[in-house]
Amino acid sequence: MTKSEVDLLEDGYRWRKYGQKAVKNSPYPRSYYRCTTQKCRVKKRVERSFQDPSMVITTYEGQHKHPLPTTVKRSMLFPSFMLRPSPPPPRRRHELFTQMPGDMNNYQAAAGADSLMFAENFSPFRQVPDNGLLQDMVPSAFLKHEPYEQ
DNA sequence: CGTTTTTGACCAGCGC
DNA sequence: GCGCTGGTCAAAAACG
Repeated sequence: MTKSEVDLLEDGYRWRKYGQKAVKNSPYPRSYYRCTTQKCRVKKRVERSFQDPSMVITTYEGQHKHPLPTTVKRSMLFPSFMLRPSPPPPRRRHELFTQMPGDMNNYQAAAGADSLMFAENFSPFRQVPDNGLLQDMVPSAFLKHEPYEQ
């Protein structure tokens, strides 16, 4: 839970919104984001507190294992056709994708040694007081090993 | 021109 | 089984 006026909490990652629904209790909608990095299936749900409009509940699902693309243009990283398979047949949903290897909980191939060098050079969102303390900007997913379930 | 957002439809799960 | 709810898809629009 974070106290913020805006829904867009810059956490260093690039997100693409894939849905938005209105929840029953709250008059505010809930947005669903997904990490735009190729192999990253990390999802993010941003809701807003009913009583505190200045409070947003951001729920992360999964862990990033790739560098933080703070200012990186993901446009050139992945061709559009890789992410956007144009669907001519009107009737094919995610059934096609159900046969994907179920490595959702143990993907570790994407993280190279060069992954962390991003975190050392950039401190995009959290203003570190002085120096050191860079680990503060590293998302807890990097350090912890929790399964992030709810 | 490519990519992200928007938006309604769609689907699975749960309660009745 | 039906209806509600939450979560996702996908086409088109919007954005740079």
